[in-house]
Amino acid sequence: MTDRTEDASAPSLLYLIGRVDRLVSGAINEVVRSHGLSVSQYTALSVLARRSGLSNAQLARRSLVSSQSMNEVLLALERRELVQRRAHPDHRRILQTRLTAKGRKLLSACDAEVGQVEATMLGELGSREQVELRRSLLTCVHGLRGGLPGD
Amino acid sequence: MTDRTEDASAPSLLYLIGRVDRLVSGAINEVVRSHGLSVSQYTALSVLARRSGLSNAQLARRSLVSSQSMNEVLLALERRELVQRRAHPDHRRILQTRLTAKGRKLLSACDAEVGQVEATMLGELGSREQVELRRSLLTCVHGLRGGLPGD
DNA sequence: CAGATCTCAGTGTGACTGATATGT
DNA sequence: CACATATCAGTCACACTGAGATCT
Repeated sequence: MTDRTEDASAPSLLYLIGRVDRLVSGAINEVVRSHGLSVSQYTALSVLARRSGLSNAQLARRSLVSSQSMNEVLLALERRELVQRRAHPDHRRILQTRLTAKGRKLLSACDAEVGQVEATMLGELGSREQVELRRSLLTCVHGLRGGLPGD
Repeated sequence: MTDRTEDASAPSLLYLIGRVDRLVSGAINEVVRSHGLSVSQYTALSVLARRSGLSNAQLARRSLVSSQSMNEVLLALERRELVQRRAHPDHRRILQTRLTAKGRKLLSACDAEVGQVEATMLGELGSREQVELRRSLLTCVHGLRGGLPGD
């Protein structure tokens, strides 16, 4: 019935990354759902916390989605007053997005719980291995030309 | 306000994994699309190549999707005669899925191109780091209780 | 009857492409 | 006019839940 071949010991790195991401996304989804957010919305909030004032188009490029999709995300966040958008002083067509105090607060609440997900994931990894994992993943991003645009 | 010391240099591991997976999925998608496959279909074929004879339900659990979703995937593969399903000898309700010669051939063609994606991703990583990356990702899967079911 | 499997059907989220308006 | 941005609209892929049939 069950085949106990030894194949399972060598799944490809591509497959492993997909599997970890799936598990992570599922866990994050559960957390942020309870706060009324989707994973995309939570991600956008996180990026904005680090890079305040990005435009819709910039966020879309950073997140590898179309500007239309990102616009939907931002509209939802705007309706709940978690972000605020204002025209760029030198270019009125560009809308700069910033977190509101309310958004910052909600993000912190989510981050606390999401941090536990990360802790669970890394529980059996030594701190040296964590550092190296981060370095390796960054190298992978770079290799795939997904280097964060200076945009 | 924002200090730029650790902004871009320290995105969370969760975020990095998502980013890498996104880049990888996009690249794989481009490859398999040209062969008329979706990423889910390609993944199912890959799993079946290693674990021949798995049932729909087993595949679904392994892939973290519902059995209904997996069924759709298998139906599409069956229609193109890339897989074949036969009743389990001791349990006629269970349909064991196996690759056909045609399926094996198509998978090989895709694997060759997907292998180049992996090579691109790992291009700047030493072989020791690759081994350690695999080990760390497996540890993450384990920590998240996503250990491959013995099922 | 409990439990697992498979499958048909309807639903819904989330992303996409296309088209349009505005601003530089 | 070329180009970027934002946004409305329609479409579509994909996974989901629900329900029911079959088999041990």
